[in-house]
Amino acid sequence: MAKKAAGRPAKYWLFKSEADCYSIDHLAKEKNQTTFWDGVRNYQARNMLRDDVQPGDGVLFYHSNSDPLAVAGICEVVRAGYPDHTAFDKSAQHYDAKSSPDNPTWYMVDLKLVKKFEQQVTRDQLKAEPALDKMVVLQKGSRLSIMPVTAEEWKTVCRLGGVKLPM
DNA sequence: GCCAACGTTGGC
DNA sequence: GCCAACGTTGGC
Repeated sequence: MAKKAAGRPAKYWLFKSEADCYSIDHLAKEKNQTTFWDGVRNYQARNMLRDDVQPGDGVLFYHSNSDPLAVAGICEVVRAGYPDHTAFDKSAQHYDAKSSPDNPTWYMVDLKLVKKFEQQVTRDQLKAEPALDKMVVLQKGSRLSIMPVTAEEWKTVCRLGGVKLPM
């Protein structure tokens, strides 16, 4: 467990990834099971990565555009927001000419895998849970790839995933 | 600064 | 594959 961010209790987030593109199994194979979360190109999500997401925060790893749609496990933020260098790389998929090292537009954080759920928690399960009916990811039209999660929602999803009060 | 057109996301 | 929702672009 990384040390907590100074000055505030842990917050919780949901990070979306297309399972075809980068799934929790990819993360599990990374060195130290840690990766940088690059490619976010949306200002609202950027603001959260840059300003709000802190080491020690909990992250639900959600598979979008996959079958099944599901929370696959939980991660921990191990590095706070810093410039997304893939935006500077012309050969990268998410290259952005408007972002420069001197004045970066886009940010990323580092994530470490905490636990892949034995049984992933499907979107249908989430929807069936009254405690989660306000969860941002379940709201119609919510397309952000980074979303806030309440402590209650975090606990509920962890319980559904068979993880006992991990953090 | 408005808003129509367009592109993308992502659940279904 | 469809389409609703949303973000961005660009003409005016």
